[in-house]
Amino acid sequence: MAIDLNPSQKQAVEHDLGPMLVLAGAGSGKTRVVTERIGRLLGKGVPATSILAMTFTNKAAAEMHERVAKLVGPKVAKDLKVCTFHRFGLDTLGQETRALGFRGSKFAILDQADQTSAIREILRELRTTKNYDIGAILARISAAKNDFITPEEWLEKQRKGRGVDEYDEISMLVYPKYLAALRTFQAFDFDDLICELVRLWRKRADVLQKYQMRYRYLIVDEYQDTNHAQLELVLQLAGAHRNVVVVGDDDQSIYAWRGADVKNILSFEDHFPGAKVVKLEHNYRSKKPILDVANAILAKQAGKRHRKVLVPTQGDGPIVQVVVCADPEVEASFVASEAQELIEKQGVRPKDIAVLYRSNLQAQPIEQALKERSIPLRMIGGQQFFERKEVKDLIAYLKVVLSPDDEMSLRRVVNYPARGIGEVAFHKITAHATAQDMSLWAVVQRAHAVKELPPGALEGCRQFVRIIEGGRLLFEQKLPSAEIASKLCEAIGLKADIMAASANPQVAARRWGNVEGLLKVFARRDEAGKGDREHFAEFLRLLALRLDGQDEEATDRVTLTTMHGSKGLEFPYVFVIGVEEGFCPHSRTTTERATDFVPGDQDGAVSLEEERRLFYVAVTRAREKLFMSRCMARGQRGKLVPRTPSRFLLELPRELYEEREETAPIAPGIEKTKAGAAGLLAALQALPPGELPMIPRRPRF
DNA sequence: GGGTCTCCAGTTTTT
DNA sequence: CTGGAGACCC
Repeated sequence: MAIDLNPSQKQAVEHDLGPMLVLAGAGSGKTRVVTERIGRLLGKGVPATSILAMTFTNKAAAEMHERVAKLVGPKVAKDLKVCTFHRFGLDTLGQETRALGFRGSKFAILDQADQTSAIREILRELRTTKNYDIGAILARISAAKNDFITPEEWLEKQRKGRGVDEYDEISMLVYPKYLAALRTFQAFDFDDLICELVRLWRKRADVLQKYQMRYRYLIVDEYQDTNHAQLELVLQLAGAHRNVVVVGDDDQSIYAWRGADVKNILSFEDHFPGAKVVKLEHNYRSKKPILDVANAILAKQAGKRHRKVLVPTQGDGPIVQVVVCADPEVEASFVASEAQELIEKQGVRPKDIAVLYRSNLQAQPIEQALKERSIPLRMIGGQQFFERKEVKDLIAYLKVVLSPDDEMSLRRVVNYPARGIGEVAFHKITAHATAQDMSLWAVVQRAHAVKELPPGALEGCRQFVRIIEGGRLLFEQKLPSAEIASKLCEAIGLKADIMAASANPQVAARRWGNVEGLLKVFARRDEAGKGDREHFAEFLRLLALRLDGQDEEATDRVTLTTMHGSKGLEFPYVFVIGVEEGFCPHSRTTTERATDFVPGDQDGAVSLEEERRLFYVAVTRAREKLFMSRCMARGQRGKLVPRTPSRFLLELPRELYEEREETAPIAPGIEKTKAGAAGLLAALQALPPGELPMIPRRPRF
């Protein structure tokens, strides 16, 4: 057992039975506390199989597992259940398909892209005229699901709360149809993996009891990010023994817009009366000036919170820099030159530098400036690899080959690339399937029997069947999956289609590159030796949960990521860019729209507080030195618009940072965007001085 | 069914 | 200004 724990850490590690809330400030050694506590339980003879630790990301789960293994040895650690909430739901539901009344033991998992296309189709069926924002609809359906309420109850709830808007209405029309679609596809979406398990447990006390008996010790990481359904899951599972330790930081709650409810961590002591509360406030990550800024940001936080102040342990360091730039290009060249200097003059490794921004669009100038100086970079975020169309298309083909009754996947690719099976023809096929009570695949195979199917569509079906059967043959030859996928690509003509479909050859190359990336993922798996067909089918199914683990972290590159994406990471040198009103806080949290739906956010206060926390999260990523930058103006809709400093910045005590202006070209020789920067600045300074323009909140309704 | 045009938005995305 | 998506026409 480690001896160098501070008193609070020690208290948390040595906790035995009963509920405990560990409030772990940024950089306070949270993972260490959790792993040491698990190690201690195991040391005291608690069987590994009775411990369940749940996290939000696969990465966090893997890291926790690994660190426990280091502590107690892999043999013992192997029996621990350390996984994401969703994985736990998936596994448990998978074991209870009988209780769920499913035929077979497999169900499909819809990711966000699948959900979107399902909703799009439903909207088409509903013959809506308006172009609805599908994300806004999904957010409401998700909220209703996580509240375990019906469409009617949802409307009632809204009526009593903020009022019913048009998105509530359309969403509640779509909701039952969406549920029906899931049922036909025998599919669950991400929410279902939690909600359906909770429903099952509510209905079947015997099933719940089985899991209560099995998992006597429960640990939940990032508890501030749990939503209502996850809270229910924890309440049920821990209900009997109350051995539940939750770890989190309400000050780092930044996912309310995804349904996370910070009230869960604020009310833990109400849910588990008598809970021990431990605050970890010693920060082992950042130098004092950085923590001074972080603490100052939170000092102004309105609303309820578990009050914490980060206590520095790393001593003094360089003062925080605020750099005022003429425009985003100047900002980018400042970041890039500073990074170059750190790397070349101070021997800093590129991987020790990160650039954080609120919105992905801000990354573009930075990316360009770094590339101009040949500084290696990696970008986190953007569209996820496995959500890209071309990747999903190939996966769908493979899924149909492996199980032609996967209707979701079949629908996706039966007419991709276009082979004459249009909307009308496809409708005839589905109608035939319904009338004859046949599977879609069976009808496609016997397309000649479908009445009035145009010859083109018939030929298309034949072609499709040839491709799928050909694929099946490849599996029967027991070829490595990467090879099968590659041959299937050829049969499909995927490369040719991608090349033809994108006018821009760079885009086409990138898209085909993504397909090749997928082939590489398969190749890696083949090398790991899990060759057989069943494994591969399961592997494809689990891709929805992002279990790939393609880590490129080891590479020595400057990290570019959003503030959200930076949570849980740390870097010696951090640039937080665009610290302006409109980004930080983001304008969409200070103005009102029906499409921006944050559950429980009545007056926008919740969102604004969250923006502050997001800024706090970004700032606390830095270990040695923190740079913040903002622009005097930036191009918006083709016009140059003046920008004001973030209110969070203006609130900071002036002595906590050093401010300077960066208006001239920084690196001579790279000047193309710098012309007139000084003139621009002068022009902006001539603007009426004075108060910080607050964007007025539009009244609701 | 597919290509072209027009119009609109332009945050964050652990699973 | 830019990209993406839907509308519209062939």
